[in-house]
Amino acid sequence: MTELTGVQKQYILHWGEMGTRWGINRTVAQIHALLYLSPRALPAEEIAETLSVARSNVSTSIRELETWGIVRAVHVLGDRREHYESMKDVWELFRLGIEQRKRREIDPTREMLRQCLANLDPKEPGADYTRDRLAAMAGFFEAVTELHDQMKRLPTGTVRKLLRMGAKVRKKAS
Amino acid sequence: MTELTGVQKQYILHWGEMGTRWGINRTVAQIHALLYLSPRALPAEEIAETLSVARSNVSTSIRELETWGIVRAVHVLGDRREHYESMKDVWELFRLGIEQRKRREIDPTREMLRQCLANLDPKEPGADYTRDRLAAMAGFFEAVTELHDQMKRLPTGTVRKLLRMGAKVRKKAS
DNA sequence: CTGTATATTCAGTCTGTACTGAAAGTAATG
DNA sequence: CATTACTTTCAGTACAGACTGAATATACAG
Repeated sequence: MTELTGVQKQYILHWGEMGTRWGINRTVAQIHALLYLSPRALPAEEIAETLSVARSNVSTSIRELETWGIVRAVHVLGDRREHYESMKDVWELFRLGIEQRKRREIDPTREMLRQCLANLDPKEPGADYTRDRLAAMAGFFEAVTELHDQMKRLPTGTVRKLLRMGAKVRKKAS
Repeated sequence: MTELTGVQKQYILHWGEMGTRWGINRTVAQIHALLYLSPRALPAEEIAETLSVARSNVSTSIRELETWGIVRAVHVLGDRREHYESMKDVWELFRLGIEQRKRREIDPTREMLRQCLANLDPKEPGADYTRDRLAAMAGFFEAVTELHDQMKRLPTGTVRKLLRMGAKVRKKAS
């Protein structure tokens, strides 16, 4: 096991903190940071030692990262252990992260809003007002979903290019 | 104080849960949901009763919402109490929310990445690899910042329109 | 089939954040 | 300026989720 360099520590710690703010477990985020910086796949044991967390904690965290599709197990010749590596394409990384959140947060909220609008009793006091508010919120979530669908279909790299184009257009217009 | 209707309860509870997943305090999110649905500004006392939380808890939570700029205190003639109302423009609501997160998460991360790249000792083992990874991540955050800056300058409503346009283009192209 | 290496599960514990209620603070009214 | 109405602060407590380590399961090697 290799000791972490100062820069690696800095990155991993920061990433862990950011994770917590995004509702991502600190250890999960740290493990991801470690794997992202690592040029080779690492066995769970080594991850546990490097980050000073329990082996079992690594097991659980890795599984979470695997379900998101941003970490996968690979095998090394002559080694029985699973070695884990992170996806390195940053854009794809975030695309997958966003995908997860959409499924867990946006979609259920859209559903809830639909339910609410369906359940609304027009005889209730203030039903019209409530409907307006719910409809406005629902409209937003539909738009976000639409945007997400569009981005999803663009090949990787296109978003990046569009962004650069947009930047130029903005500069000219101003 | 008016009792909540079924739909209101459903919305407020769901919003509270969503909040927690986004690192937003459940009570804060519920209060926002309540105010969003309310056609009139509500005094803290009434909020506390309606949501069954301590008056002091409402005080703290409201303050948080105020600092984000999505809730403000208004006065009602003949009433000494502060009444609170939520911003109702959903797009503006999320714009402000995103602004907060950017300031608290994106900006510090950009700074950290810059620091890391500056601190990198080329003599360290694997420094080149580390630099590549950090640079890729930094590039992403720069792009996100760029995107945010662009959106910020567009008048409200334009984003909505662009989105609809994009949807049409996608349909034609497919 | 036995022993060993590795991975996962889970009950209990720890930790940080949220929440409460009492106390202190502020401001309006008569 | 005393009283009342309202708001904020804060010390202590409650609670949810994270973490550990021991027990259990799985898989490979000889």
